[in-house]
Amino acid sequence: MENRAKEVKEQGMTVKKSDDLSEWYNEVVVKAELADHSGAKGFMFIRPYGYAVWENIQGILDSKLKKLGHKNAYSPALIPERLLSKEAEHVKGFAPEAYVVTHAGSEKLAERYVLRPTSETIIYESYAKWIRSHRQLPLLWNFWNSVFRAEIKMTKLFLRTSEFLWQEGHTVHATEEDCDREVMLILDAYRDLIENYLAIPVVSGKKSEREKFAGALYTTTLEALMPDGRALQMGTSHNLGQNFSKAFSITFLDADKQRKHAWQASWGVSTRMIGALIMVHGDDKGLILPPRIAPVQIVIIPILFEKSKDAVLKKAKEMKKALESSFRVELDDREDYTPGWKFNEHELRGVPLRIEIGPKDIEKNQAVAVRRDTSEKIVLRENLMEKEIKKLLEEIQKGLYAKAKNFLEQNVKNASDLEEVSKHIGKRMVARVNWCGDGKCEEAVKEKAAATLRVIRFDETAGNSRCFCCGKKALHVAYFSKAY
RNA sequence: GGGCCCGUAGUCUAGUCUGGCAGGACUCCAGCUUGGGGUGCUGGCAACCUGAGUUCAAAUCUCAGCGGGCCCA
Repeated sequence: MENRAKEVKEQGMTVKKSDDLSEWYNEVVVKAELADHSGAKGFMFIRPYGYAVWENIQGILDSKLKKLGHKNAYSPALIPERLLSKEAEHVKGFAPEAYVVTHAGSEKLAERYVLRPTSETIIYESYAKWIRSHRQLPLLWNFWNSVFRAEIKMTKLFLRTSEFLWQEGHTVHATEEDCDREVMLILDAYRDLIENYLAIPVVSGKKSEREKFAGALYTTTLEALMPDGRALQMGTSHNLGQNFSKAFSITFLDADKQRKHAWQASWGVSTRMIGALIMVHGDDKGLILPPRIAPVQIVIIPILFEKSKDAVLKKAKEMKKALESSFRVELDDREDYTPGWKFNEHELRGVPLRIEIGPKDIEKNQAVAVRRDTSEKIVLRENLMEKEIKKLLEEIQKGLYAKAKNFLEQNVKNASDLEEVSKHIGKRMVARVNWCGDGKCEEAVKEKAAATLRVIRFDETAGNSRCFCCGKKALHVAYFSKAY
């Protein structure tokens, strides 16, 4: 008996989240059928269930961006190498991990191409051709595509693969102020997506000079905290200043008849967010998906007995029909699996709410709902079902966010000197410091604690304090941690 | 960039040290049975990562490659 239980268990989750986060993560991604490794080394196959999560994220962000006036377009996957090299910092940042295309069939190409690691250069080459007048600005375009960054040694599904899906926005503005405004508008849209839909709290602010996007004036970021105390960058929004418009000659005639270099912003979020989603919310039973982005919000499981089978199935189908206009519902009426088996499977897949319907429930005009996040059982009265489910899903959504927010707050600790920073990092926490802004102090943390500056807050001030490292006047509040 | 571990059916694994018919469990398929937390029975399909070397004989030893995982920078 004991043996059997053990064998059976091995089909589901075998690693506890708290025992080995990394192994647990691999197991969830593969067993929940989100994604898998493919025949191409370092490249992942996103399976339908994982892709459905991405489609939901896409849908939410896409409509948000369109409401803010953005349009979607598509640019080529191959970039002539000479274009990539046009902006000096940019090429330094991306060339080392670029795939290079040298042949067409067996013909050697006259010019080498790189598979886009990001599309600034190829897009701006065309922008330079099209942009003539201030009347065309701001130009607000967004691109849904995939990018390639060679990851040979360490790959991790969703978090670090040689190709990933994302959107990259590339906007052009007449003035610095308008460009700044766009950067912040997007950062705020990202925050809404991540906090209110993915239920992941973030710390937002600026990147330091050494951590900013290659070629940008400054980079803003949203950082989330993973259960192992490492930060994960959820999205970035860059003010590129006039660096690229000068390199690519993007100019326009302004109302004052002066020819000017344009100001540019670029910004992106990727399938990495799915990796964060898994780590932040999941538990020992597997994935937990926030209702707002779950491909299946409710799974109905009929409890079938020989005598009552037909009646129960009929009821379950009616229920599905009644609910599917308001929710994403799945009826699991497979007869070759027991209810218990199905419970485990849908828990592993992170379905937020399960509804069980059996003969006893039919007699009482009710159904039993079970929350994925708390395992709490709730009896649903038939006549109020839709209303109660709506309430439950909202509670789950809020509960997941609150739990993650609490974890974040518990794991950010103030540090007043380098020693203390190192101590916090060693305990898998984020160190919050007052900082003078000098890269040398940032470097000191890297050497002593192997942690990097994740974010400089713009809504917290250092007041009259001293830098944690050099003791000079502090200008910023900065967060240090290890990172994904 | 440096180091470590691992590749046996769809999955997990025994066998590797000490070379000699590759065994089990789950999945899957056919059928019966069962069903409120991973049902039981019967039968069936199915594997040594690739290549070279050593050997009468290689999953096992050696080398190279490919793939996966982990740690450190």
